[in-house]
Amino acid sequence: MSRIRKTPSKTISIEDVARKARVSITTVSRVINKIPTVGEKNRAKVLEVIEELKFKPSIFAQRLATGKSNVVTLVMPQYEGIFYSFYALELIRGIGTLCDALKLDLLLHLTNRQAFLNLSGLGGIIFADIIGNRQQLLDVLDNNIPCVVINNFIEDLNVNCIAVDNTGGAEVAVNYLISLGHRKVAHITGDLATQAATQRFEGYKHILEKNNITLDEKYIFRTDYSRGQARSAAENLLKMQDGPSAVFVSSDAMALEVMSVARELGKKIPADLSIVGFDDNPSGLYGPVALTTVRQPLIKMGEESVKKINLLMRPGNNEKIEKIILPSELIIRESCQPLNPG
Amino acid sequence: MSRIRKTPSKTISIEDVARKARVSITTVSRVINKIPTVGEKNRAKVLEVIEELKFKPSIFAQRLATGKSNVVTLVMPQYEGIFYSFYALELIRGIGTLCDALKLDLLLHLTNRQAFLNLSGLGGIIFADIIGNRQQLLDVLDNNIPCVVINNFIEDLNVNCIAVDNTGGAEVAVNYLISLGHRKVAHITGDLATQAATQRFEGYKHILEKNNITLDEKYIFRTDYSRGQARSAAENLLKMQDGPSAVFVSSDAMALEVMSVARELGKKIPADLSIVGFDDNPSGLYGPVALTTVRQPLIKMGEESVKKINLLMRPGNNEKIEKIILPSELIIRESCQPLNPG
DNA sequence: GAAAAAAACACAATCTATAGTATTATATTA
DNA sequence: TAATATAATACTATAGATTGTGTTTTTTTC
Repeated sequence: MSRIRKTPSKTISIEDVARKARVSITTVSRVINKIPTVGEKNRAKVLEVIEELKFKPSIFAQRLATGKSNVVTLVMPQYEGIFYSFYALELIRGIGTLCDALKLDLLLHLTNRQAFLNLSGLGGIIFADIIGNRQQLLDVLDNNIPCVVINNFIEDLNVNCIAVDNTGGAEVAVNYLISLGHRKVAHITGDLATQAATQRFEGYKHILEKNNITLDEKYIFRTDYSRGQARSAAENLLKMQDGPSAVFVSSDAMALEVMSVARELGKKIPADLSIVGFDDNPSGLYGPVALTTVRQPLIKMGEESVKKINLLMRPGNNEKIEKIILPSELIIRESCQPLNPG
Repeated sequence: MSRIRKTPSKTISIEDVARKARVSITTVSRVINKIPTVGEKNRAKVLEVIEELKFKPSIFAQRLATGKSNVVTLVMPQYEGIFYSFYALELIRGIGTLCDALKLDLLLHLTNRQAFLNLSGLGGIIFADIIGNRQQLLDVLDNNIPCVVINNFIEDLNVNCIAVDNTGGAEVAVNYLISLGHRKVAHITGDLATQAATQRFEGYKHILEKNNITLDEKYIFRTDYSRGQARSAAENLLKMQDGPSAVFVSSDAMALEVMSVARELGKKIPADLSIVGFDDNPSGLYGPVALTTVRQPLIKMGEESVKKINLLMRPGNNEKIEKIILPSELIIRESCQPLNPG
């Protein structure tokens, strides 16, 4: 007795194609995989039947048979807020577009929790801004799964990392302010528990030193990147006796807050204060004064990570672990001007 | 002679677990799938071995065997710009978070080209803002693949659609302006080739009519949603003799542009002109005057689409095709005020 | 304690492909 | 034309799970 099917609507398999085209399954498989040893007549016939039956090979069967997977998983935290949304989407764009071009499937794990990662059947994995989830990273490395960490330089593990040049970016920014004649340059830091903020602060210090400007603690405002702390930093800075003529702010979000406070206090930007931010968040374009800032190559960072993953996913590759730093770029707009003499 | 393996590092399979636990493969499978007919002793032993071997069942083999797939594919165009990035990421957040909770795999197809969709092995598909790709949609429907279209009401096809209440949102917005005493309310439309813009325009017209205000063509500015056209609309509007005291703008992006132009022309918002936008893009928060706007429930829209897909993916479901409209909401901030008497 | 019922477990088919080897058909060479 | 090389094609094992059916073991009942 013939087996009764669970589902009446069977999916069309390679077998159906083979039967209809009166060839073996192997031949159909060869046609699908463009393997040359197929006669012209049969190839044509098979292609015709595939078309007719609208046959699509099962990716699950293919991957089970080949043992290869072309799934790239992107693990990303799920934050709110426009500043993050720009950042996240740019990254996703870089990654997604290249995956698309390379015919890699992009699996998105948007999560705050410890993502449930089924490591089997996983071609490669990209961690974006995942901190404090070290065990997961260790698991991945343990299983020899191709892996890239974005924007989080993990020094002590043998893992691929791609990040932005925070130090260099800060240096260029501060250098620019000094080149405009500013000597009293303040800095509003981000959360110094993060690499980015620390490195930006370092860059700031380097350039002051290089220009023989003594670092003045009263010009340093340490924050946690929050709006509130940015605001009070801005108030202190703007009301200060002998205040700075310029400020380098560790994020655009905070820089916009500073501009907001300046407006409220009746100060003019850039006449009374020159400002450089960091991130190149497009929100900086919509205020009354367009913000000069340091651009992070987010899309490129995404692309580079996919490139690397792709190479690592190739069987028998000899790729070695790399720690890459991508250059950032100063985008000059309207929020800075030369120091007023006097 | 034993067969030589291509890859020396074999993945750990259910067979390895079975052998080590001294039970049959079936029993291991039963343990994995929490099927009750397994003795306590064996279950414990199997779980122990699974733990020890760090065994993860192959999703490909599982899906091949069951014929079920829990992969949801999100097809989304790849636009640039901050306004889009907010919109896109909110949608992705809604979709991604729920997929995560429901243990669905989210495959992201970010593309401008006609996405290559391998329909086999595809559990469900969500089209976001895909227009002019009707053939693909037809293919999906043909193959009986669970499908939801976001923010694009397709009237003539029997397909699930989820969209925002543009008409209602516009009505509430215009109603609010009228309730503040405004009678001369202008409208800057978006691209009237799109449903959203048309419907918002409709809403505007309804409310004028309802309040016995004759529609005045000189107060209608038709644009293509672009910055440039928004700008010239704003200039005309603001320099007009007997100009409007309020304006309803079909997008926040354009509304911000109007505020920008007003600032340049020395007009005060909201004293000289009350403005309501549409979208609730957070960029509206960072200018000197926070924009009053209509919020679209983007996250909810994403979530609803996943809910629906999830139900449709259940075998033997009786879900019927739905066309859902989600309510939008007026967010009152600082860009409107009662009409100055006189 | 034997028979019947219930619980555990194992065997083998199945899902849909790929790929190595074997076989057949065709073309080339002597 | 026979012998050999080559191009096409088919056969079959394999990938790693699930699942229906059959068998063994344990428990219950009289």
